[in-house]
Amino acid sequence: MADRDTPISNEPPALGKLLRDRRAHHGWTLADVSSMTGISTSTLSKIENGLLSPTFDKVLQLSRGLGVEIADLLDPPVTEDRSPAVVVGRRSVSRHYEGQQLDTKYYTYRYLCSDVAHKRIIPIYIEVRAKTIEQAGEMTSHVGEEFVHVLKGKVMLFSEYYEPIRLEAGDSVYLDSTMKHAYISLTEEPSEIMITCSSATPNLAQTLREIIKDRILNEKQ
Amino acid sequence: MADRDTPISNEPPALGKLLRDRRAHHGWTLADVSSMTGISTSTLSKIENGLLSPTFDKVLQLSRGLGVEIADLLDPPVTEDRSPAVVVGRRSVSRHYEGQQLDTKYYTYRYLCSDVAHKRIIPIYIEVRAKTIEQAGEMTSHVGEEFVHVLKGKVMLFSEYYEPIRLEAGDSVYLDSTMKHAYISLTEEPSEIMITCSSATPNLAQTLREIIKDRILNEKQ
DNA sequence: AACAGAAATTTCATATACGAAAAATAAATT
DNA sequence: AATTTATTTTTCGTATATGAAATTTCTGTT
Repeated sequence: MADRDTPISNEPPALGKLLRDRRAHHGWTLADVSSMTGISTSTLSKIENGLLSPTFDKVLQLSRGLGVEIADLLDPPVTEDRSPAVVVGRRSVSRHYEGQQLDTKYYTYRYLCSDVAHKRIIPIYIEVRAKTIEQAGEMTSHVGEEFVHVLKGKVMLFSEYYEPIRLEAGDSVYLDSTMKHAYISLTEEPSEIMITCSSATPNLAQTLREIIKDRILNEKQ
Repeated sequence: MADRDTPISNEPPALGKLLRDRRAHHGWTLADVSSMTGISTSTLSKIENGLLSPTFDKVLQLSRGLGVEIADLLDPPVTEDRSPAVVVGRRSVSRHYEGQQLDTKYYTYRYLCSDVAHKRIIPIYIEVRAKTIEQAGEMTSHVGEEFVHVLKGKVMLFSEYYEPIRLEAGDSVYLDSTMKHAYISLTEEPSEIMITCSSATPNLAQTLREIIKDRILNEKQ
């Protein structure tokens, strides 16, 4: 199967193309990239021409050497390979209190701009009604990083490796969300926070929703 | 080199672990995953045990079959595999009106949590005093995506491929920031917005600051 | 405990990725 | 144009990734 010339690797969509483009753009030779990445020129050449499906560690070396995120290797900066007529810019608006909503007993999650797929940032508007750690339930953790901004009220942020910290409206926290974390409200009224989760990963949104749904199910029992 | 039992693949950090965890979590057998992904059970087993460095297309099959994004395969849910003494979580707090500040004539930019390097999300608090497009100056564009949330006042968002859109406090927009864009305030008082930029590139924060500094220089002339 | 069935691992033959060096091609210099 | 130099592609031997089937390990069940 696959006689000479026929590209074998059907899968890595634009990996070869991306490499070639990027290389051309910077005026690098294969030898240059080779020393940047530690991959031999012969292999690089084959990758560019789609003659082989590189090993995962080669892909990692590439991504590191070139300073390109893996996600970008898959999701090429959508440019020349499509008809130039196609506009790449996307935009989505969520009005106040709009958004795909999920309710738990002590939290309301509103996923903003959820019509945009494969976002790099997942914005979630959260109304915090939990007032104790018990109500908050199990602390969650997920891949990536998270930026929190308190919009209204006062909250306490609990996290795995830190003392709880008190946040008022206007305050922000940036945290590694692989740490377990949870929020409770310190005010009588529900507090409101905006969190944005990093997702090189289109599916983080999915994952996050699953986490919440799990919690809802657990509550029901 | 690498006698039996010694894991060969040094690079894919927790790929195997991730697979195993996720599989355990869902109660899937290797055969299940095999039919989900089209990868043989033997190969899956070896991947889990770090006995081989899978081909890129296998990794893609995995990611698709399991609904896990590639990025997640690289960014392991950082857990038990490191010595528990080593804390991986980072956290940074910026209080209201704190942050590394840059002033232009019509804007004040406050970079939040700027002590955290290599963030995936760049949060910037902006006070918008510009009231006309002239004052806003040239529209900016940069790699990545941007989430905007209006905190106070009313703003108009201009962007390359869309009609200007009016946003009030509480409204949000998600946009491809490679489109040129600019904000002006529609209220007498300065408006306040919070933007979070995705950073695919290592140093987007840097880049963004440079853009602003350029503008400051241009203003001076 | 002994067995049966399911699941995970290992074995082994084959296919393919990898890099060094050779060959082919392109670019620059005389 | 001819020659040199730089760059890319091919060739080819070795290492390793892959899947079918055999083996082992893990589960429950009687």
